[in-house]
Amino acid sequence: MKEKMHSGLRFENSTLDEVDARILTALDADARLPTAELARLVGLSAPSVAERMRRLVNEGVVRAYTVEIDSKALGYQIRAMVRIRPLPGKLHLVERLIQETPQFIECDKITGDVPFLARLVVHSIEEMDDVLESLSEHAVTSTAVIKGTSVKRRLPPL
Amino acid sequence: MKEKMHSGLRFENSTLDEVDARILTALDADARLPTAELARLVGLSAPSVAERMRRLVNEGVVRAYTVEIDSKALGYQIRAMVRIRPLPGKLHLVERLIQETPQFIECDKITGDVPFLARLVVHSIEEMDDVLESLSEHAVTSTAVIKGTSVKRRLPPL
DNA sequence: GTTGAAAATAGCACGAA
DNA sequence: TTCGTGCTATTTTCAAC
Repeated sequence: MKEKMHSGLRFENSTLDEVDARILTALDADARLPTAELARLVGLSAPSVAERMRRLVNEGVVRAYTVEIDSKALGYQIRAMVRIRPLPGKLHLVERLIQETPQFIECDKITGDVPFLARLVVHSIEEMDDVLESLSEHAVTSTAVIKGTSVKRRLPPL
Repeated sequence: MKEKMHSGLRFENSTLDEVDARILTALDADARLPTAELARLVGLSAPSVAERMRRLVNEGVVRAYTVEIDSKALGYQIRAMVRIRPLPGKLHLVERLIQETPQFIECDKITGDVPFLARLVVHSIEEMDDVLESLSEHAVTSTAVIKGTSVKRRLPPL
């Protein structure tokens, strides 16, 4: 517990300096960059960079090093955003159903009259219909097929 | 150009076997796993695994090795999904505005009466208002604040 | 934050199934 | 083709500063 409990608003302790920002930017582009190469990029020694990376993970800034998959390349021809409004009393049941349906690869709980917004990947219209059908008894859904991407996932401003 | 131009429907060439699936699953959990350790996990030699990783990248299955950032840890207290409907004739202008607003860290083009669905991160309500205000002249927006996550980003079924 | 030495790893050529 | 082995260069890690 080395948080500074000073005056007022303080929500996180991560004061990213320029070097951290450059490390994160580089890792965002290629998370498998060798630490040694990262070190050359930012002009520090490898142990320093390794230490910073550990710090960023411990602080929770870096939640994970992961892989970005192209679902189309796996045969999932269709991606869609599905808004899901459970029928009265079925909120938790529906949430469980979403979680247990692997074609939902992401689902946020949101404010407003529609509690869930989920990302769906399917091989075909038929599969999409199957998935939505499996919810139809417990929820009203509204589906928007993804036609393309305007902004590819990117880092927030650092 | 070694694509097989055979008969009909063929959208991808990636026939993932069990080993590929396990490699992807492991890399999804930690993209910085050393190839040698991955090799031990899947029971192959390191060069074989390295070769498979190259293949997965070349086939487009792996779009990138990247980093998952916790925007809250960076001080972005609020995340929201924003549905954006440009006013007549302003579709391209609005798309450009979205792209040039770094607080939009993701934006899909979708079917339906609302062309854009964007993910927004901001430090405060005031900042959120600023961003939405900057669009208000050219588009109608509808914002749902993200209260939590039901399904964390995960791999599609392999 | 740096340096330097030891251990682990990555990349490459080559041969085997 | 796909995988394994042996080699060398590079990287990682840990210590001491």
